[in-house]
Amino acid sequence: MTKKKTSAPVDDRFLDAAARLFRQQGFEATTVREIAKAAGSLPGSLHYRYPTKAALLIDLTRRGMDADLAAVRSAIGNVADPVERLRLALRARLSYLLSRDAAQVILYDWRALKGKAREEMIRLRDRYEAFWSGLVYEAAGSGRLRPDLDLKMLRFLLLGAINSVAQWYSPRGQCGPAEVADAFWEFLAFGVLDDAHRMPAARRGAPEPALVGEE
Amino acid sequence: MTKKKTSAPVDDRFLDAAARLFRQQGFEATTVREIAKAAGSLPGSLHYRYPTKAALLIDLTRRGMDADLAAVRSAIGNVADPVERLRLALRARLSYLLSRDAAQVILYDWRALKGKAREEMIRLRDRYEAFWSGLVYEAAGSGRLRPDLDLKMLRFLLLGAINSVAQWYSPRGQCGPAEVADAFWEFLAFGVLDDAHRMPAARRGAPEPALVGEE
DNA sequence: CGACCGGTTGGTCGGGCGACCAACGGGCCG
DNA sequence: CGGCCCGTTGGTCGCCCGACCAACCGGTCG
Repeated sequence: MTKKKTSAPVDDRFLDAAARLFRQQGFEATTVREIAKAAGSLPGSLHYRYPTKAALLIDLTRRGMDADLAAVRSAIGNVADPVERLRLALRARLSYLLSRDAAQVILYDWRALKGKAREEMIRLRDRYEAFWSGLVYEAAGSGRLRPDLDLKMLRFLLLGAINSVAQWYSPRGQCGPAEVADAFWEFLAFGVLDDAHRMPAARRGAPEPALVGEE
Repeated sequence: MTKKKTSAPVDDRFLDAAARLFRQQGFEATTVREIAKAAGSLPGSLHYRYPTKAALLIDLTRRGMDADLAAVRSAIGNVADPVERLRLALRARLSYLLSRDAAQVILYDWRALKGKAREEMIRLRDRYEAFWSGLVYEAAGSGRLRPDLDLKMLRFLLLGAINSVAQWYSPRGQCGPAEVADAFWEFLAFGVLDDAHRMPAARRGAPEPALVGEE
């Protein structure tokens, strides 16, 4: 694409090595020496690119989220139906999440940061979630979702469920990312209760007022 | 309850302080000196109770899971209907998760451990998940769920969604734990697609075979 | 050809980490 | 009353962390 001499791939080596180690051990448990060694270099070279370890994590996060959004956008680029866009976006998101170390680092390691670095990470995450908020709102705007849904809550459920797959998924299991995403979508789109055993329609949207609020 | 001289609450002070700090900063980013200070003691005292920092985390995890399971079991103790048991269990689990620092520590900090300590944590988590597996199987056994569900996948979705609430929930928000749990349950039990726009019944349980497996 | 400069090398530095321990205090029991 | 022992104290130890830097290498360009 752009001009690439010999140094551009080296940059990625540091990011890739850091992403893999951060995912395996966590940010704090990983040393700069480990990262440099895994990248086939020395700590000094790493310091030349990134003044602090936190700066490396932040750059990793920014690039990871940008690549994630790009992958999802490309997966739904030529689809018009808002509900189908949401379904395909979740599918693409899960595939990306399970294929890149950086995507999983983003989920957990911001907790180890303090001060400005932490604020920066939260800002990046909010920007990322805004994109998904848009997808959910558009899906609801199509009128094909139940009209009484709390869309913010739905977004939390969708992203939370997809992200949690990273905690148990193994590439050696029977299901690929697409199968998991489809299964989750089936559950959420149609519900897990059998049609014959659903509550009367009146209940949906007015969930047992007597129980809400106590506890 | 049992005999309590003066030292029993001191024990809890270390665990409580550690749980709060681990949740806020992560396990690796927290020092034993911080924990001791927050507990109103000195590092030596902490070392007397726990030989290593990892041992403290493991004990925290074991006690946290036991207390969690006890809270959930007590919440469904006198309920017979399996589907209702599952619903109430998720509700109780979320309330517990959001009220205890230890419960959130369990979710993330095992990644920082290595070797035997890590295996021990995974063993504890598997034991915990087995309980939930039982609840899901019993709910399915009632015949009130759709018959074609992948129960393992459903368990992952349920626990993953509930656990993810800890990442965004604020006690100062509009919703309490019970409201969030009920909202999630509504989504999952009845589905988010409007009845009028559902696919024909034939689709459910045979999710578009043409798309499964590629990508 | 020689000056330049982006990038690497190998080593160093102060700090603060987890782990440890000898000495001690004071409540309990014989 | 005296001895014992559980638990705390305050400090230390060696290690290794993140950060840093002077010297250097080699490709590029004037």
